[in-house]
Amino acid sequence: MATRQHGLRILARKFYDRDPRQVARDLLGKVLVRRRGKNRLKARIVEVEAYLGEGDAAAHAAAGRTARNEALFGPPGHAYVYFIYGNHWCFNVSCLPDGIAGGVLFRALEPMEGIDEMSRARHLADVGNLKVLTSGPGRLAEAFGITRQRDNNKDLTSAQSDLWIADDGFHPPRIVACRRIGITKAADLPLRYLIPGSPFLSRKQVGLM
DNA sequence: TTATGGATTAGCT
DNA sequence: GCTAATCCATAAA
Repeated sequence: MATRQHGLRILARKFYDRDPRQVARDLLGKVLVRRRGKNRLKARIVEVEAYLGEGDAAAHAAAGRTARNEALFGPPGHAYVYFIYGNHWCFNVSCLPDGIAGGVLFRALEPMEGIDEMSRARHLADVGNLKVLTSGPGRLAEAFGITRQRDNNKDLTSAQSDLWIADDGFHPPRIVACRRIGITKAADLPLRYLIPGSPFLSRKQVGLM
């Protein structure tokens, strides 16, 4: 029996217990939900990237298990949050069984609910500017108040959690796979997945497949 | 112990 | 289009 919250079906652990490439694809169109007291933030996933295990030179898991990337090696459906370029948090969900590394990076969302609160979290003067709210990994983490201290290794499959991912019945009309952004190693693999035409993508699609 | 570079963003030219 | 900002994990010494 799937867990439901306000008509949203929370994705169960088995959803994440698969190859990150498959999970990434299937995450497109799903909804990221953050509960903050009586308020709620909701946004649809429009762009993600798959990061594989120790064979993927671009993955944080490439060098093996460390304190930093522990969440990637743990059980599926948990948050992996890391700090980058001295400024930004990036949010991932772990895939594959306990002991095997893999994850999906959230790169862009389409805001649905809690716009005012997201704008405040992003320190934006113009509340109407939805495009810069959650289009980019650092931006969406800031909008959702995601930090390592607060969310790393958090279970995203529980209704008790304040952060989870749900299916609201939406299915993307199309999905495109292309090259990942901002990496130098293993840069040619088509592991970036997006909903083509979405105004909320972090960048235009480069190359394609 | 020191050096290097990164799964980025905002602001300026 | 270009680059500074700014921290931390990892590599090198």
